[in-house]
Amino acid sequence: MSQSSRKILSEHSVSITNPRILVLEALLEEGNPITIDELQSKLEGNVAKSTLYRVLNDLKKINILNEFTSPDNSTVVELILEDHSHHHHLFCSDCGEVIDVELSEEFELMLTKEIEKVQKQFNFEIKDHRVEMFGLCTEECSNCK
Amino acid sequence: MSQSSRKILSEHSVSITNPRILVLEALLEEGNPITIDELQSKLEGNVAKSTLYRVLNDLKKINILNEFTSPDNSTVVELILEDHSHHHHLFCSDCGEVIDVELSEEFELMLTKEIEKVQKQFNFEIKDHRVEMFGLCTEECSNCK
DNA sequence: ACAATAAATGAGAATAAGTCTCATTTATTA
DNA sequence: TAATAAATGAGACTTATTCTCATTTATTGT
Repeated sequence: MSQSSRKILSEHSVSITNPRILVLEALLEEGNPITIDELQSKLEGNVAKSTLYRVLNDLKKINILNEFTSPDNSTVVELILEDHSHHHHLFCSDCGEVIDVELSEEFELMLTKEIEKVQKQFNFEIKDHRVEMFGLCTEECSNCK
Repeated sequence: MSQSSRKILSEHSVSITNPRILVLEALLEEGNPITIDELQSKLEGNVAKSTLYRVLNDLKKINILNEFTSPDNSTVVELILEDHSHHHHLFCSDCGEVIDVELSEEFELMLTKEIEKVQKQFNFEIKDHRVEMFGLCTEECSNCK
């Protein structure tokens, strides 16, 4: 695990430091989007708050971190891995869980076409898009139960 | 204008007060999503900061206010009017403008189908969704120019 | 229209997320 | 391995949002 975090850093010519490795490992281990709070607990005080935010900004700068806001306004963070394909997010309004969701290719194709139309209509250059879904996870959820 | 704000409030059995009218009028006048900052300037100090946030929360509770976070992390707010149909948002990463966008019916239909699939796949009850597009507005924008 | 009551407001204190500063430590390189 | 540049930790600072509480305003029943 520490191997891949080192690799990620060196591939992006970012110096390899302990806090960066710890943060990357926590994110890799998690695999799913997590809250800054959750990330902080995973790090068990081994990385200073200021450093954590700095490291997250570093990762954003090299485009391997995706950051967004959950419906209850907490900041959620997720690694962008090469082997992880384009996806969207599903939020549970009850337990706050965030789940990665892949939508069908036809859908994505159609969305691309819609985006082209919007670009022309508003004379915009659209660089990115995001589909978010909000709801409630049912019985099975151990958090919500 | 003051008429419609009063009507909105009484229809939702919310007591009619000056701050509520002022906030609603500012939002109605704007017509588009705006930042809390922008809203505050429009109100020109006629509504106390604490009251503004309280009023916004009141409007959220009666489901006539949509709140979301822009890519630069400012809170954006928009009235939900009955005559305003389902739409999505386009953000300019340069000037920060937020534009309402309607997508085609076929697209929305397909999205509904995708959402049904996701509901089954994750055993979720999906209540709402949102499509966000990020990019740059071009020449014509008076803010960016 | 009026008084009684409950609800809403304003002002500023409190909280919390995120950034900044600066002295110290660590990584990089030659 | 030493010199240099970059990163870190600790805590101060900033800013958005919420909270508190004394005062004001809206609602209602008469």
